[in-house]
Amino acid sequence: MQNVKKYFTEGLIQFTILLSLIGVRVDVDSYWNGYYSPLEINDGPSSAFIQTPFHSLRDNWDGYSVHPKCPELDYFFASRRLLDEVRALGSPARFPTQLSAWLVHQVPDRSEFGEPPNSTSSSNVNAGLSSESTGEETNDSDLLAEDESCSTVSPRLRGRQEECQTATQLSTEPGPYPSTGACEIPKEEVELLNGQIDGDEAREEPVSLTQLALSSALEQEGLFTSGASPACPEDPRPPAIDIHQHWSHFLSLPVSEFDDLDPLVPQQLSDLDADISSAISQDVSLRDAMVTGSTYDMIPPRGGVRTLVARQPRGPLFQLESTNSSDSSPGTTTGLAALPFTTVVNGTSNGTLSHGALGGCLDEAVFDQINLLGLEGCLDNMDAQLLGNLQGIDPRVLGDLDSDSGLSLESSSRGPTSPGASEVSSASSSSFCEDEGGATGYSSEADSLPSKDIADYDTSWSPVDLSESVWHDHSYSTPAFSHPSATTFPHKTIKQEPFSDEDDDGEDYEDRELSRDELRARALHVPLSATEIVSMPVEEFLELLEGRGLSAAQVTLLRDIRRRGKNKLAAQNCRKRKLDAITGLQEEVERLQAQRNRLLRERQHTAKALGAAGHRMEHLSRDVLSRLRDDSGRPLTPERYTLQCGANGRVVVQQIRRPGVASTTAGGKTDKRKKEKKP
DNA sequence: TGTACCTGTCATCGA
DNA sequence: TATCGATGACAGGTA
Repeated sequence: MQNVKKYFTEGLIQFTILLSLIGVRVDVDSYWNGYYSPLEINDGPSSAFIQTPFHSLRDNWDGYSVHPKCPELDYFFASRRLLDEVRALGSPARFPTQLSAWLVHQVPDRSEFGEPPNSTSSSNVNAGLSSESTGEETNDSDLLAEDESCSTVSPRLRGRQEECQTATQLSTEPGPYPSTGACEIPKEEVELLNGQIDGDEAREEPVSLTQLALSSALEQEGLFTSGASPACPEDPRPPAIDIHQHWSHFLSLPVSEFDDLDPLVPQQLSDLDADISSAISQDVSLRDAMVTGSTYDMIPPRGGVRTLVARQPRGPLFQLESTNSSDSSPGTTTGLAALPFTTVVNGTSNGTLSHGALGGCLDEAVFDQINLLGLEGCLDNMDAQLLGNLQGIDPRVLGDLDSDSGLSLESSSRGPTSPGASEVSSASSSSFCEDEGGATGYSSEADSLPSKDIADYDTSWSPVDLSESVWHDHSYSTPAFSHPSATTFPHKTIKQEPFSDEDDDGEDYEDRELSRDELRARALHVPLSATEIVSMPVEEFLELLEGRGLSAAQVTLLRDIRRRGKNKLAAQNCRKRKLDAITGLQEEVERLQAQRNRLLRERQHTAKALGAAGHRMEHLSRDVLSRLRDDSGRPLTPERYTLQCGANGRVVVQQIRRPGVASTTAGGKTDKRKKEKKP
């Protein structure tokens, strides 16, 4: 036990040091007190907490990808583990999808219903919850207290954090069944911890699982929490078995009953959509996360439903988002959620699967799990939702994604979503990523970069400095002439991609890759990339020209580069418009041809119908005439008589006048007889 | 070698 | 007036 304590002591110290290094204060005392709960001490290494070292995972998971202050990470691990549980329990073909989504979705709602995080009834779905999480809960409370110390934490945000605390508990236990040591937690400690959170309404009663399946989300919450109480000292039953039985029963439910659960999921997704912006505001660590590295960002929206965002390595979007994270506009939110990498999962579900719930647990592993569970269709829907979300993105962000035409400088060919971009971003150093992200034509970052770069190069206009900061820097760390593929010209970037892997010999490669203007600029020691020159605002550009004491050749070259760059963009846009216009005209022609064919078919059909009607009319006339008699009692023949419909709707029999026989009528009487029939 | 296509660039016009 | 976008025309590169 001493070894265990020593181990955690050292780990905790190191962890605290790491947190302090990144500016996070950690209350070690309270952390420590909560950390070594009696359960942990009793269980030792076998405890759930140790089996799932939340602390190490929090900071080490895929390399600093998650802010250590963010307790929402717990939700993520809880979600993953829940999926693992469900999968381990075995499942029908259809059920796991719904159940996983349901489980993940249920996690963050606990605290909303006033359930104590470490309540004895909180074993429910995870069954391993209980007192094992008390230490962890205390830990998160400390972290929460840390957050509360920040003046920027709003009460609403605090509510989020409290919700996430519950998720933290779920994440701290590794399996569905608690260890037997769970019952050894002192009751007073449980009560004490329960008292930390108001609304301890552990008054659930046992309910059948069928009823559970048909109950609402809130009801299910209570039902599950009431199902087993592994941490309850009075309960002699092994809670794990109880939960397992519940699950078995639950899994055996007919599919039709699970259909009733479907509406529960999107029910709370509206909350996600409504408050995701505030969740962005909550994620104060976005900027830090942006700096730290790869993989995914966890954006904690309301209800603990997370939006996992594949981290773009210091791209302009993230900078923009992190900068605007305080104003929680929908556009900002969507923009963040709709970052170019397609692993973004956001939005609503189609009723079968909780979209937000999936978004909360979609890391790579969970993506694989989802694929195994046959959720590709759901992911497709997510992509559709993602596209829908794109519409709400800040236009500037959209401009970064696709500079208004799809043929812009970098966005079309080297946009963040393009495979080439991924290759480059992964192949080149991380320092290059900024330029890569900013190389998307008129990106916000590109707009902001020049001034900074100008300031940076304020003393760097001499060739000597440039030789150090630009020319000899093959790490692509500097935006200026960093890498041809990161600069202005898309067709070059496209065409250079294939042999970019072949040519590794630096200078020849760069000379060949650099555009003509950039070569000129290099010759004149202009320490700005063509992208920067083109994309910088005109004010900055004029300031650059006027305030730098540039030579006439440099000024001319800068103007030419800017003019040519902009004109190149314009030409690309123009050509794209032309192409679109041609395509549109072609589609219009096809549509008109289809319409013409349809009208021709309708005309033929109408002619046939008209002919058939004429035939029927002729038969009818014959029939009617055959039933009529003239004055002499002979039947009227169609050769001599016809039926005419008068203006008043009456049908009259009219004798056909024929030359030479017109005067000879039957019976020598009037050659024109009219017999009226009621219509 | 001729041709089609793509792309950059220039000139020009209009906002 | 300067800037910028749009567009026709031309040239060079490439398959």
